[in-house]
Order: sequence, then C-alpha cells, then structure tokens
Amino acid sequence: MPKPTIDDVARLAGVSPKTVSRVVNREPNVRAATRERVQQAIAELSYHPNQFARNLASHRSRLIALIYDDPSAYEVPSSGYILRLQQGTLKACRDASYELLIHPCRYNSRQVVDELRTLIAQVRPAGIILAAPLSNMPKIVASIEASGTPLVRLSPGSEIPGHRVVATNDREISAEMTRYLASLGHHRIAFIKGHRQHKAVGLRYLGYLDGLRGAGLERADELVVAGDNSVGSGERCAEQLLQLPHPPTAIFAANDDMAAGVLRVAARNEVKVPEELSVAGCDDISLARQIHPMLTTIRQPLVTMAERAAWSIIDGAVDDGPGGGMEIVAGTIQYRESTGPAPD
Amino acid sequence: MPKPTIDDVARLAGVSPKTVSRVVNREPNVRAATRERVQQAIAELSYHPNQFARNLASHRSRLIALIYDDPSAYEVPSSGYILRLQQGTLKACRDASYELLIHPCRYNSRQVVDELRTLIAQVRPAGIILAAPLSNMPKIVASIEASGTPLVRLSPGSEIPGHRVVATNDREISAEMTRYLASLGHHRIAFIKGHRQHKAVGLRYLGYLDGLRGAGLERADELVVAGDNSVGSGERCAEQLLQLPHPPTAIFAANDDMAAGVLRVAARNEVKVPEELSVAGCDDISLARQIHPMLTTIRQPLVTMAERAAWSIIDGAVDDGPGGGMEIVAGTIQYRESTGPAPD
DNA sequence: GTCAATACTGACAGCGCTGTCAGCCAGCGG
DNA sequence: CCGCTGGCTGACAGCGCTGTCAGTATTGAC
Repeated sequence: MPKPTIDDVARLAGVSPKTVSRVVNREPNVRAATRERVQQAIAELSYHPNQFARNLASHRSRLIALIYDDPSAYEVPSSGYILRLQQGTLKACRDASYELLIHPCRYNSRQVVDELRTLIAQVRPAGIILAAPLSNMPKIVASIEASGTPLVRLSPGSEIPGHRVVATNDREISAEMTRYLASLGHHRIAFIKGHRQHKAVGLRYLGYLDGLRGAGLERADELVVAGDNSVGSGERCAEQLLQLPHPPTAIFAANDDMAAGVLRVAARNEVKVPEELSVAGCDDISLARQIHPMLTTIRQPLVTMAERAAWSIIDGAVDDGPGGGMEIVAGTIQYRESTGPAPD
Repeated sequence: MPKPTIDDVARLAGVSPKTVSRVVNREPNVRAATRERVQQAIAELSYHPNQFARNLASHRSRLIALIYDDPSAYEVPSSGYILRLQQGTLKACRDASYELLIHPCRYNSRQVVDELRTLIAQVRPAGIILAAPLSNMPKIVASIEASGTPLVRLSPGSEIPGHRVVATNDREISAEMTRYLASLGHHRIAFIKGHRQHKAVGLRYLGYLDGLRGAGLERADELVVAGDNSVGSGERCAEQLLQLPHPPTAIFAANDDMAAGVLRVAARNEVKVPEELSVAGCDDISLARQIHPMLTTIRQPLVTMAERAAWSIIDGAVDDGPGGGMEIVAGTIQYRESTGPAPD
C-alpha cells in the first residue's frame, strides 16, 4: 500500500489539501472544528508529510547543521563535549521534526572556508550551530554569515554585538561555587586562574572575586595563582599553595584538568580530600567522575545550550537584532566527593 | 542572484535538462563530448543539484541513518565509540554526497520500535546503519527489516545469515596479540575472559587459544579466569592471578576496562608494568591512552567498519543475498607502554 | 438592517528534478 | 535498397507539498 499523501487526508476530511497543510504546519486561521477533523483524518491514515516535498515547495530545509571542531584530529577526543552538543540539538530537532546534520571540521585546515561554502550550497540548512572553539574564529564566522544562512554561535563567554550567541553564566556560577565553599566553613579559598587567552576562564576569576565578596571574605593575593589550563600547571599551582605558611583549605580551579592536578598533588602529599582540603573544578569533563575522589565541579549546560540554539533557528529568532542576540543558560554545580566542611 | 538550476546548465551546454541529469548521476549513454560540455557548464555556473528536488523526484533520499544506543543514558558515555562510528559514516557520506542522520535511542525503552518506525516513515532514509549493541537485538532488527529499508548491522563478532553485517576479525587479532606477547619472551600468558553473553568477547578467547598454539605454548587452566567486563572484575581476576604460586608474566584481558583493573592491582601491589608484568587489553577505549602506563590494546577498526557499512548502502549492496552478506574489517594492535620483554 | 473588516478556505501554479517513453541517427545484415 | 538493432537524446508529466491570491463566510460597528 502506498503512503498516504496530503490529498488522501484532504479527501477523507472533506477539505482542501491546503487546509491540511495549514493544520500540519500549525498555521493560524483554521476553525477549531476543521482542525479537529483534519487531525482525525491524519491519525486515521497515520499520515506523515513528505519532508522532501515540503522542503522543495517551501524553499526551506528542516535541517540544522551542527559544526564543530573535528575531535578525531586530536589524540584525546573531547568527546563528551560533542556528544552533549549533539544531544541537545537532537532534542530540539526531534520535537520540531527537524533533522540534524553533523559536520566536524578541522579549524586549522586550509580549506575550511571552501568546505563550509560547499556544505551550505549543497544542503542549504535552515541554520547553522557553530560550536566553540570554531565559534570564536572570525574567518569561519564571516564565511557563514556571507552566505546568509542563520547562524547561532555556541560560545561560553564571548560575545559579538549583533550576532546570535548562546552562552553560559560562567561568572555567576563561579561566584556561587565560591559562596558554596565559604558556606562549608572555608575562609581561605584559593583560586587557580586559567590560560589568559581563554575568555570564559577569565570570567570565572571575576566570579570567584564576586563570590568572596558575597561571602564577606577578604581576597588574599597569595591565594590566587595562575595556571595554563593543563593538569601539570594545576600540580605546580597546588604545590605552591600547599607550601604557604597558612595554606588554603579549599582550592577552586578554573577548569577540571587543573583541579585534577591539585588532586594528584594532594594524594602525593597525603593530604586528605575532602577532610583536609576541598577541591572544586569547572567543566565537568568525564574525567571528573572517573577520578577519586570524584570532583565537585561546574557543569556547563551544554545540552541545554545546544537545544536553545537549535530552537532559535527553528523559531527563526536568529536575526533578532541587537540586544536579543545573546542568550544565557545557567550552569549547575555538581556536588561530589572532593568538597566538604572545612577542617577545624 | 538565484542559484543556478538544471535548466540553466542545460541552456548553457545546449542540451536538454535530462541530459544534464544523466551526467550528474553518472548514467551511461551519454556521448563523451556531450558529457564534457555539460561538465564545463556545471563548473562554469558552479551548479549544485537541489537535493530536495532530487529526492522528491526519485523517491530515494540520500540520507543514511546511523542508529546507536543513546550514550547519555549512562553515567560514563562510551563516546569514543560513537564518535568513531560517526566519523567513518561521515567520510563515506561526504565522498558520495550523502547526508548523515544520527539517531541515538535507548535500547531498553519501550517505544524504541515505534520510534524507529516513525523515523523511517518521516525521513525514508536510503539505508540504516545499526551499531552494536542494538545490532544484536532481534526486536529492533526485525522492526527495521519489516519496513524494507536497507539495513547494515555493525556487529563485532555476530552474524545472521542473509543479513548484511560488517564485523571485525576479533579472533584473528586476539591470536596475533597473544603471539606478540609470546614473541616478547612471555611463556605464562594469562587471559581474562569477558562476560559470557558478549559474543565478540568470546571470540577473543578462542583467538587467545589460537595464539598460544601458534606460539607453541601450552594452555594452563589456572591462567584463564573469567571476569564480567567491568574494571572491578579485572581487579579481582588480577589478584587471583598474581597470587598464583607461579604467576603469569603477561595478562591479556578481553576488554580495556578489565585491563585497567589489572593495572590498578599492579600499582597497589607495586608490581612494575611492563618490567615485571605485561598487560594488554582490547577495544582501545579513550581511557587506554589516559592511564599510566598507556595500555597496549587492540583497536577495533570502527571508523573503517562504519565507512564500509555506509558504502554498502550507497552502492545498494545491502541485499547481496547470502554469502556476500558479511564483511570483515581487520583490527590493529596499538603497541603502547604496558607491554614489554618478559622478566628473566 | 447595511457595510466594512476580518476569519476562514480553496484553486492553482509551480518548487527543481527524474522516470518513462518516444524519436533520432548510425551501422549493419539481408 | 529496406528494415532493424542499439546508442544517444529530449519532451513531458509528475513527485507531494506550499505560496499566492481570490473567493466566501462570519463578525462587529453603526
């Protein structure tokens, strides 16, 4: 038996195909009774609109392209990141009966721009979601914009006026983490700054300062040290902090890798975590749950961010103009084993 | 300027649209000179066929659906696995100008079958690639087959006659790993079996036996222990093996998690790896490169497997009938730090 | 009650491509 | 010379849907 078409539905419901189309597309100006009848007919025939015909007739695809840096280019794939992006986008796609096209590409490859141009020409996606770090590369952003395809950048912490961006509240949530540590009785909370070029990581430091203020604590210069986002730098910073005459009882690192370095040093020096030292990180990388003790950290709301990005394409809210361009999705603190009450 | 259509190309080349279509689709029965002229016109206008119109007119989509078990359902996502599947499929898709649709689903969810039915009805993919473990679930396989959609199962080690399967040479490569350990001078090579329901893992045991035979070694009963694929079981098995009066100098585990358990026990007991004990695993999960020492393991050729699967859909080779249904892609051994010459 | 404004509905013409089939031409056997 | 095959090409009719616009029903204001 052949698949039912819009005409079959129309005949059964006693309306025109166009009216069926209106119902399917949730367009206004259909009487409730009519809508009802059409919906019954759709259910009865278990009709599914043919996406190809829809796309062809409407000149719009229902395809969202998710573009991210190719993880296979690296030794250790940051795969949790990508899977969560995919997951969020997929969620929105399913609900809106859109489809998802994924396109990893190497940011440093010469032909990236050509590659994207071809992609756009071939599939004409309804919109593009560009994940960090690609979302911060002017060349790539410019080439997509030039094509006129709606673009949403997923960028933790950076913003360009007039562009649609979904970002997270790095600063606020870092402040919250700091206040949480303070609420556990910690008075000397150290902070390990990240790489100075990493914008989001910079915001976290500001959040730390906010948090100290909020908890009524003084900022102590010797408790702020600078790493470079690597595990190794976390170790060095931790050593420096623990050798202080009056060492901190809690260390908040601007990313999980550095926090893992702190844990390593603590283990080496037989400093018990969390009994003697609380450690908190940022990012909730998969390692955070695999190490012992499991790391208290800030989870970036990647799934939600990607979902919001997809919806802004689906809703056509990409060209919202200045002001409405930025959307913030709040991160959450994952309370785990590495933080606890301050020692007496 | 509007995108060029097939008619524009036809006019420029002085042929009919249908002939352009023939050239684009690599159909036979076009004179070489004509083909040439058309190709020039295509290049000149930088014409890209409209996929939606193609799909609509030809009743075939150029979409491959990759279906896999939803990793977000678990605490620790086996994300390397999925990314590599995606990577392989994408490669084929790009080369054939197909598109990739990804669809994670939870194998144990009640509505999986309905969900897949809807997916198929909505997008009518050209074919479906079903990844393990879904590929071994009769209900899911049956529901896809019932729809008539070409199906390729990605299944390390299991086969159903008459079905298209892309598999790997688990048994042979495990034998090779065993021979490699023997070649390093190890005479007492232990094996940790995996979960008895995991078919691929069973084949690895047979490969181990083959390898022993190939190296002229005797099989010793006390050197074969059974785990259940978990890290914890690997630890238990390792303890058992190391307490033997005449312990093994090499341990080959049927998966990386168990091998990681072995490494953990070695570290606890201050057994130096690889100086005193060589350890090998299977799967090359991302953890294998993150632990110390980095694990020698068998890398499943997932990327290639997925690529082959996609090509067999693209080439329409799915219904090759019995015999041609199974394709084997060879795995490779990743030689890393956890294996070395046997102690004197 | 009238009239304009508004809500609803349907006819129709494509979207850009491909399947079908008919037509043309060259080559060849009779 | 005819008829016939087989390689090559094009005319044409949709694929199943949506945008446009015109037409009809209904509402509200007076």
